[in-house]
Amino acid sequence: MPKRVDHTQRRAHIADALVRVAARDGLHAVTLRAVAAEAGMSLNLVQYYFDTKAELLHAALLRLERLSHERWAARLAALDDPDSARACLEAFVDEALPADEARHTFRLVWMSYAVLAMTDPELAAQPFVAGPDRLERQLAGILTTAQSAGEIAAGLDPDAEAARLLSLSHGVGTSVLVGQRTPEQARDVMRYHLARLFSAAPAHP
Amino acid sequence: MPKRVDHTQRRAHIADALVRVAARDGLHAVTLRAVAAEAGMSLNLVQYYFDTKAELLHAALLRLERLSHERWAARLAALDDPDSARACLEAFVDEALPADEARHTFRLVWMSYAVLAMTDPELAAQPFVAGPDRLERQLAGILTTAQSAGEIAAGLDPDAEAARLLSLSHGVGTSVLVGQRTPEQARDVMRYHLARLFSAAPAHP
DNA sequence: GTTTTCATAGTACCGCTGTACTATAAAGTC
DNA sequence: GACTTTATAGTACAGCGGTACTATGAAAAC
Repeated sequence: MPKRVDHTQRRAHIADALVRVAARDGLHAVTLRAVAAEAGMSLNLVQYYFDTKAELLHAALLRLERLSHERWAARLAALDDPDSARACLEAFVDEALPADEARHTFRLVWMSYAVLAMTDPELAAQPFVAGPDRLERQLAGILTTAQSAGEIAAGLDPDAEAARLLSLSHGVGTSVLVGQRTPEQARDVMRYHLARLFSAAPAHP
Repeated sequence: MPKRVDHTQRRAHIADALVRVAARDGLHAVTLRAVAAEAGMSLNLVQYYFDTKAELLHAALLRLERLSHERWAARLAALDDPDSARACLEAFVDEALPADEARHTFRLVWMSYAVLAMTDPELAAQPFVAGPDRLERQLAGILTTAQSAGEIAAGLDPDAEAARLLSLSHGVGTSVLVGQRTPEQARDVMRYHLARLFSAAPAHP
């Protein structure tokens, strides 16, 4: 039976299984045996593809980030009017909210990892800074362009607005995850924010 | 040696030890033995005061919430001008940011619990809704009053603004915990938000 | 065709964790 | 003073977790 298999694909399969377990039962329930069962293989195989649990956790985190980044890029690319800051930001807000299973899973598992990283220096804190940082710079760029185009008020600080957008979407997303808000209520808060952001523009030239 | 001791105080002492362990090593590192060591007592004693680990975790969460609530109430009570919405909100923002150890610990441990509760239905999700809900209503009340007094623009929605404030402070706080922002940068973002909130007021009567 | 490599499986070990059972000495009760 | 309660300690146990060691059949290499 043993044919030559694609290790990269196998590792991705296992990482996906880990993410499913973490999303369903929590990151604390992620054990090699649980991941193996979820992936439909034996414990030995998981260990065959990942030398250690830490390595598996790391790989799954990287994959999670990459998939999320790709979803966001695809969302941007599919925009009717890629030059409209409002459309871009609405896409961002929509993508950031845990409204469907994929986004819910991403937020939940990402937060689980983030909480781990807060006390565990082994778990590279880098992804939790680099990922949001990149997003924030991207948002700042969009806002700067929008400001030049008069879409938002000249008095606003694009960097601060980007930080506000990112942090707000994160906080609102969390409130959904803990059950304080429904996804719809969260969306309303974000829409309100965007409305204030754009309505604050004084008559532009 | 066995004198009569105050059980309530003993339980608080143990709960505090748990919070310290969770803040230092992560909630996953909270074991009965670790808590006992941190509290300076034997494993047996911890079990004597808490029948089960779940009960201890629950008690620690309740205590954490209560202490935070009391800090916030004390902060409000100490305000020079309790009627100034701006002063109230600045106190809120300051209290919400993980700028010193107590607030850092609170945010970190609270988030650890919240992440647990996202997948574990046993761990009552109630505190994660009730606490923020109460705060949000309080903020909404302050904002409504402020609007009547002309401190903020009439066109604003106090409920939405309260949700925005709470979620933003939460998101910014998280960004500090993961190391994306310094507490100072976080404070700047929140100050910017407050500035926008109050500056957006058209000349009031 | 032999030998090596690869994908898979079985099993065992050690440490840690929550929990339970038992013991004991001091304090309170009568 | 006899007896009960209470705060503390010791120890044991069963389960689970990561990891390591060994085996095996099939493909690939030569």
